[in-house]
Amino acid sequence: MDDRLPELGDLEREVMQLVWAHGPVTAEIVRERLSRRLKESTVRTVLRRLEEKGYANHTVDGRTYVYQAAEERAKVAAKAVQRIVDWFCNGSIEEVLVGMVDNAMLDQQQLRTLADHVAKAKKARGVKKE
Amino acid sequence: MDDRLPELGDLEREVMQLVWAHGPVTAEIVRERLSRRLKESTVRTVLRRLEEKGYANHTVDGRTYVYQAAEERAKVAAKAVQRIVDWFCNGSIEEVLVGMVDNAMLDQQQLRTLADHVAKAKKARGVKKE
DNA sequence: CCCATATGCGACAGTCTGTAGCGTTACAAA
DNA sequence: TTTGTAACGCTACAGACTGTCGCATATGGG
Repeated sequence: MDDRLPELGDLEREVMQLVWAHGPVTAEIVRERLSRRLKESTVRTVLRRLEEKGYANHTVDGRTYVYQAAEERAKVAAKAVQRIVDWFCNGSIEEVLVGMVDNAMLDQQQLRTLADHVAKAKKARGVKKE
Repeated sequence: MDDRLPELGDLEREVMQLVWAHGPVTAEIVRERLSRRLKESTVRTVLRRLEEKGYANHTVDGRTYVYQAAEERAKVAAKAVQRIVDWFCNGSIEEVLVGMVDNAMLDQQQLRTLADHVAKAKKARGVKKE
């Protein structure tokens, strides 16, 4: 259940962004959309590694591999954040949040939205816990 | 203003934890508290790199270097989170938070504390932000 | 049956990290 | 002042991880 996904390099991350953004894609599609102009084999290697690392899956369509994200972007991001929190703050989310607030990383709007979600989650938890 | 601190390896992170936890420390002190038993020169190298990377500072006491964190732990954590958010969510904090909530990464207590801080920050912002 | 094409594998250089040996320098005592 | 000791930085080196490919191979369509 733990599945701590390995970290990604810059290119790998860019590719994952594309996969998340454009849904199921082929190596060729990714290659086209990529900022840097790379050889197809390079793109395929990255895609394969992404799969090895557990970030993506592939299905076969004819003789073409179609890749898609194995986990939602938000979920992966959340885990990454969780890891940060564990590393730096002994799991104390508040500490991180305070830090972000102190650094003015959240604007009024974001704070509002955040408060919203928290309230909703709190209610969901409180009322009926799975 | 950007100062994106480089990422840290496992040992580097452990050392920084000690620096944050035990305030100003010498290489020797760090060495003692460390989980692994390492040579002093190893510890010194790590400390030096930490300083090069901008995570720590040192002052000289006699002929001994005393290291201390260059930035608060919460601040560094916050930046790390910010980076994650930028990478995976186009800067949308909410998306990450939603992800964490969906994954039940926050318990009731944490949600409460979080809500508290958010409320406080919102007020501080709204009224008058210096 | 043969060709074009998509695939995986193996490789290689560059960088980062963990780990440490060593020569140098600076107090402090003799 | 000379010398021993302790703290320092420098350089090194092997082991990952990443970015980038070339190449041999397999497979579907004509």
